[in-house]
Amino acid sequence: MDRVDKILAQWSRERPDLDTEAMGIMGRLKRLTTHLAREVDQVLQEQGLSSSSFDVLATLRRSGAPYRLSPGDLLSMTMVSSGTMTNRIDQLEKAGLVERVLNPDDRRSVLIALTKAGLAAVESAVGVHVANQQRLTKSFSAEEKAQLDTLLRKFLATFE
Amino acid sequence: MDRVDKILAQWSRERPDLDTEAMGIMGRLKRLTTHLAREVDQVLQEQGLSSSSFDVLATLRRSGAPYRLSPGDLLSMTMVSSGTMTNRIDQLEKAGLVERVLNPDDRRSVLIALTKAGLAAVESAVGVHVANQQRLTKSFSAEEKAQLDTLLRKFLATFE
DNA sequence: ACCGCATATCTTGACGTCAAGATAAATGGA
DNA sequence: TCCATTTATCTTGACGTCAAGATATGCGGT
Repeated sequence: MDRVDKILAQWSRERPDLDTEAMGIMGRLKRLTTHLAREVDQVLQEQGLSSSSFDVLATLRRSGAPYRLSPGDLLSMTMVSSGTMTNRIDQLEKAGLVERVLNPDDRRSVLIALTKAGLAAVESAVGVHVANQQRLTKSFSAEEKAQLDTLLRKFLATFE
Repeated sequence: MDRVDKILAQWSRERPDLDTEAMGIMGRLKRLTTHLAREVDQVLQEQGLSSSSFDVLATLRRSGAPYRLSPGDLLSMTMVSSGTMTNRIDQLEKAGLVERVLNPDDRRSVLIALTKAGLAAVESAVGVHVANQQRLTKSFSAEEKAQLDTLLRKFLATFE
């Protein structure tokens, strides 16, 4: 009888006509990801980064040397609007973690490049972040993790 | 090979020392819930409600007649800060869907009551919303839904 | 009866996000 | 070559959220 069960029980009493199976899954997903986001944010904040900033730095880092992508590339990898990406880059540039360099091939575009400080920040943060992710999923056995991943992959495939 | 697999492949190439199992689960969860939130928001918006507003109206509705709860009660059921709840109530009051009535038992407190229009709005929206949730999970068999729910319940229990 | 602490709600200021539109450069067909 | 269209990025204004603190009432021990 967790919090979501209590919500479903209320609905059953008030609106017995409603099928609550999907509600339960969606409700648990929502509450769960709210908790997870808070845990992740806290650890990244201890590294001096917001999760938004980390998201961009990590995308640049994993793209490989020379750690440069256009805003459009970043956009296509991160599920945010163009205005949000501009804002994220502005913040990171102000913090000295990335710089905008001219794109010689296309003057409409720029390249966002990790600075030395940006590379150092993300290299330091990513290890801590991954360890934190492992901590957050450690209540599952290897088999359960595989099962969950399979189900999430199938669910996600509905949308991507 | 979905989007998350591509991200994990990049990390494997750049940082083969990192174990990406937890990253995969967390990444899929995050992308999935972003998609789900957008789908849910869109349907509720067609009902004239934001998901924040619906959240409050639904909490009042499922609490049963006379559909009245204090802001503190609402707070304890909805994972938002007190300032956010005040703001949500303000919006709903402006829209005529709830009203603040004095709490005769405690003058520090007020009761948030569904108005006639608020009750009508949530009764209309909840059916459409639940149908939408069912649509969003319809790619799963009954067994898969049960399996997913079990795993999510266990995961959520880590935090609540 | 009083006073200090607890409780309940609201206020303030800062962020991150989005949708819609603005700006500027590239492209391709006539 | 030229211009209409497309592409790439940035700007603007509005929201929803939070943390921290303000305000007001209740409550319990002396």
